[in-house]
Amino acid sequence: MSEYFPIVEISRLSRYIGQQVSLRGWVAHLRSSGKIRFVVMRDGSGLAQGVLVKGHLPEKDFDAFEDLTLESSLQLTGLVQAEPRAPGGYELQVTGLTPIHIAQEYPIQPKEHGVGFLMDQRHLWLRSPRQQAIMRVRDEVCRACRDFFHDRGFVLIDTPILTPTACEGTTNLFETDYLDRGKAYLSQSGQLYLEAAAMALGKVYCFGPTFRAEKSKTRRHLTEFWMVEAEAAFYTLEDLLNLVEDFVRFIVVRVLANREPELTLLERDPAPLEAVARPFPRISYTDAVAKLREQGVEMAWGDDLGGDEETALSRMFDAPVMVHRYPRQAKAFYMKADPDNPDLALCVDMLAPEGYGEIIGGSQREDDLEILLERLREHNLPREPLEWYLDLRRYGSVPHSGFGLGIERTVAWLCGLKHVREAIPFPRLIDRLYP
RNA sequence: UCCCCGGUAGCUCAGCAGGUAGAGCGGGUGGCUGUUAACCACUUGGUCGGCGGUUCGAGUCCGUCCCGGGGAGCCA
Repeated sequence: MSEYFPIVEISRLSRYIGQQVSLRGWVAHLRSSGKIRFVVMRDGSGLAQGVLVKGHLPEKDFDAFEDLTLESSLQLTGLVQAEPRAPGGYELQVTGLTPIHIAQEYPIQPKEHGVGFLMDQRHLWLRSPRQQAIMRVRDEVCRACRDFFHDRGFVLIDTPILTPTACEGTTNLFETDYLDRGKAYLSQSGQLYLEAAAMALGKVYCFGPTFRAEKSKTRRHLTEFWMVEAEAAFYTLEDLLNLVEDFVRFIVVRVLANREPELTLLERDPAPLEAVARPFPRISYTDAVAKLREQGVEMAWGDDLGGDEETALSRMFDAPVMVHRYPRQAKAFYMKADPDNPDLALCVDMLAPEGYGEIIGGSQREDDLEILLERLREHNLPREPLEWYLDLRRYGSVPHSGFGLGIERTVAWLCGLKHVREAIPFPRLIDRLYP
């Protein structure tokens, strides 16, 4: 090809109608009727169809079609036309076809595959339209999180991933050798560090991967997942409830506004998401238990809400529901007791609608040194590794609150996914560390 | 960790009561000037997850291990 034509992205084709352009990408579909041939290509930004008519392009380029296989990479040159029959809405009357690489037989077909097979092929599965759509929604969620906090004056604080101890005394931590200093653990939360930073900067947040070595085998669990956590000085539980409600509403509104094509491709009904425009119901744990019992769920006050209970409860409301003031004995050591009832913790879980489960957990933190020391004893936690944390209650302690939101559960809810493993590019599960 | 279900061609599966393996899709070859998961013809393709046992004979029955899926507990 001696002539030069602009190389454009498929998503911008509408601006080039009537012009000659070049596209670079991969073969998504091939069809041939002998003298007329169709190649549907994708480039990450969209789909476009190339039409090859014998005699309208060099013989060599027309013949090159015969070598093409699914997922081969290529460059197409041609005249852009709007064409309702073409996938993507535009097609190229091809005047040049240059293969870049001829793909080997591609394992993923446009048909039903088993989950195990697709997970083994995750590196290739990401190329499918559905997976691309999920990744774009995830990207939108992540940017919405950053924008929300940035707009409200929260400062991004990157908390460490290698930590000396458990934040919550859980034994389910990934352990690793730390040079000559014994063991280190992969972080399961940035919270304690975030509390320290909140005493420095007032309002802070972190956003990163967290790790739980739990042998959990459910649709809601990953061993490595991303969490955005926030902590704010002088925030009470009531302030926290308002913050998390605004936060989740902000994320959902952004995704609805910017990722409508993706939600459509995912066949996600937007109606349940639009319900976040209404106030989120707030219900105490005690009232929640009563409501569940009315529905015939057998449970005692003090039992934690399991998956079935969460699902039953969230189905009673169309917006996310905030359950606050759980029994303190079932909760983490750092949560502040309710002054009106010391058996309760000033905490909140947000349950996503439609049975998607807990997406947020947060609380007002215990800010009194003596009470905190007592909690450590109650939970049989060693004091020495947490002296730095206790310092926060020695030097200008103030009421403060914070929360964490699980990114994959949020994405799974927004996209209507059956399992969180599709909400992260390369999921890490109890029995899966590949690819 | 526990409870269920499964492992047969590259993929999705069938294989009835034990008698030596099949379909569709994909791949290959040929045909077709508007295809949409194209269509038509021909064709290629398997240590039936591993090991051990029962039997004249095991994909099929038994034991065990491995792997995958679904669920529980715990959590975001």
